[in-house]
Amino acid sequence: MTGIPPSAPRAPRAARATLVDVATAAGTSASTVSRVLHGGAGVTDELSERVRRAARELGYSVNRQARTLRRGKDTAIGVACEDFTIPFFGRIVAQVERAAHERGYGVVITCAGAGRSEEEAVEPLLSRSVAGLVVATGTAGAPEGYLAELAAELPVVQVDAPAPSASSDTVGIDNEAAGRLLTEHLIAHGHRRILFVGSGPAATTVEIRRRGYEAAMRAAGLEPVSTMLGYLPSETTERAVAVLRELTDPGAQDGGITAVLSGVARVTMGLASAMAHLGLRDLAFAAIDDLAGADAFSPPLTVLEQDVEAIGARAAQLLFARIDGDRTPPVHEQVPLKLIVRGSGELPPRAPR
Amino acid sequence: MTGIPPSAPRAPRAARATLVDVATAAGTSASTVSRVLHGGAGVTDELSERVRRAARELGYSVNRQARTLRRGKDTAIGVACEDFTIPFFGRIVAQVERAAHERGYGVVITCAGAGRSEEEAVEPLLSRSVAGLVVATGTAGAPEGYLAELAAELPVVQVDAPAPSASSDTVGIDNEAAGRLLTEHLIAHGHRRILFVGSGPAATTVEIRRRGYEAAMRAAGLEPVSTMLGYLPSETTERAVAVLRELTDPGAQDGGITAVLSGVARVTMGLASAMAHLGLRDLAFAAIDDLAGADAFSPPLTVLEQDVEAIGARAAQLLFARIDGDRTPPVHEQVPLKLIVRGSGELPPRAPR
DNA sequence: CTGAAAGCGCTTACAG
DNA sequence: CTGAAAGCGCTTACAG
Repeated sequence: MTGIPPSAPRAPRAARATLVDVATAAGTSASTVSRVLHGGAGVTDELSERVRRAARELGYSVNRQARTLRRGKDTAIGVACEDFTIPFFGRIVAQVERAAHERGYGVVITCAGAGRSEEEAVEPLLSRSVAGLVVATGTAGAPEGYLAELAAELPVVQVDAPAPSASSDTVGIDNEAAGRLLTEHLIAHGHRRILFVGSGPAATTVEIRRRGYEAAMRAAGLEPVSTMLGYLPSETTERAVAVLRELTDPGAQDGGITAVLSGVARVTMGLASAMAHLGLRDLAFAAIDDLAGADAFSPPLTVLEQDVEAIGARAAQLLFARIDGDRTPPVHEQVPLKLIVRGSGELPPRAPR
Repeated sequence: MTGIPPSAPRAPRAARATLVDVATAAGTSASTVSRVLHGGAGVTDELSERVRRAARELGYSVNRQARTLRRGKDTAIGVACEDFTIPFFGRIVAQVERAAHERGYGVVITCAGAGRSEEEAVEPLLSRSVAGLVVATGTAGAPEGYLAELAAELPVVQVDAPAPSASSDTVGIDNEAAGRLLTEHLIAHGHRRILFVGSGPAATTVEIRRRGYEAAMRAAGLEPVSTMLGYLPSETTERAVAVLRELTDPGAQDGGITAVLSGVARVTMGLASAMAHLGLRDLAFAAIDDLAGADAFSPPLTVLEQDVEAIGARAAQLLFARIDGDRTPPVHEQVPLKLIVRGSGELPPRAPR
């Protein structure tokens, strides 16, 4: 037994080959190597070949820091998300990462939720000179906010933004329509007392969905009733239980609801747990945003699904177009919504109260 | 109406202040500014204050590329995950990001699944000189593999690794015990025909859980039966329906199973959907890994939960210890498991067949 | 306590 | 077609 473990972690790192190493090995200059490795315009085939071989043999790959320092712009983009534990954001990240990888770009992430300000979240990305930013914070997009200022300086694409921005591209769904359509669906199936559930006032996107719900309710001559469960997953279920216990009681103020409309995936889960806990098997349940496993819920969950992959892919596409120099005015795109009616067909029809 | 939109995206970026700008403004040299901004050992209070004020006024923040180029090591770490759309990985990422942010480190991500080789996934991180790597690929850790080689060069912590590594720290659960414990739980409740469901042979971690299942079955004199549903979410449910339809048929070969044990979250969802679809309400259902919303499933899901947040936080902690110079031999930590029996109490007891 | 100078690895005009 | 040289912004011995 020796005092030195066979392979202790973090042995001195084998030095990476540099451009000069390659140049020396190929018997030429760094300038030429650099040219060859960038499309090689105007270099002899023979020399070019020698350089390539040397690079291969030395396992050369560019040092991005040096390149970025010289060029002023990193081949990396930043992604700011509200919360990576929510699948919506993971799906966005996955798509953006794929697009970036295809183009040889790195992806630096930062979390913009958890009481961190947008500025605090984004600074680390800026100090790395990222070439652009995908922002998916759910609360962003205040016209006068930090992001607008930032977007004047480098390409920014907002995902799930509450409103079209004057300074950056946005991709998302029509949140107002989402709230309206799902509400109309429930009304068409005979529901008259429908509860809208959101997370909190800071979730601007969800609040817009609520406006759609309220418009649809009023258009049908019905009284909107809504509640908010907050942002903390740990508290959501508990609060949902209390709310549902009260509002499903026919005797209570605003009571006797027959359908629940969840405005965002984050609260859908808590509602589902609460309904299972309370055994509310014939309360109709509909939600904006799909949820993995929702078809196994009891009661089954009807959803207005957004194509998150399409949103993520499109956001990346727009960002890279801007990075490549596109300076046309900002675009604001909405992806289509898809109503998925789950369970044994339709929501259980209920007599109007 | 003018031809130029009021705020076209990507206006020429306002130049960031440099160290020299700060030095000039403060009437001193770059060396001094650098010293002040790094703890300021041995600089006059007065000069130090002047520098700080200048830095503040110019909105100075360090250019990481330049720093990294000079120092040779980035203040960033890399995270390689199998699939960001799976909440497990999102939760790991969130914890690692938090720890990194606290230390002023950036987080560069890369996806190692989707047919991308580990090498291809990790190269972009290496070319950015990351200071260390958290690897959570579920299939990693082959002793002779690329990762082992990599770990000899820079700190690597493996999450959810199938086996202790000689060259890097690992954090995860005891997969063999997980399979065994949950199986014993089902056996204790009277089940004798229990099906284990995995994803595929490449998911080494899941295969180890299966070994635990088989050991427990054999120890009880029972015959193990297992199946694999593959890696594609789109196909999982369909395959689960076919498998369950056959194996719950008392007449079939290996048929008449009374309990299903899911080896990994990725297939749990498909199984839940299939069971809902087939109306298999009294099939007992247990899974390794918890799943959001699982308490709303029908039938409810008993799970052996791993503390993913603890795993992520610990992985980050170990990584930064290595980055800070810790060269003690690799550690292999296991976080505790927690059995959560869901539903109206226990799994439905069944008569042995 | 402070500053001038070198150099990290690369790209890019500029000469030749 | 090729190379020498400058310089991106920073840190760090090295002088003073």
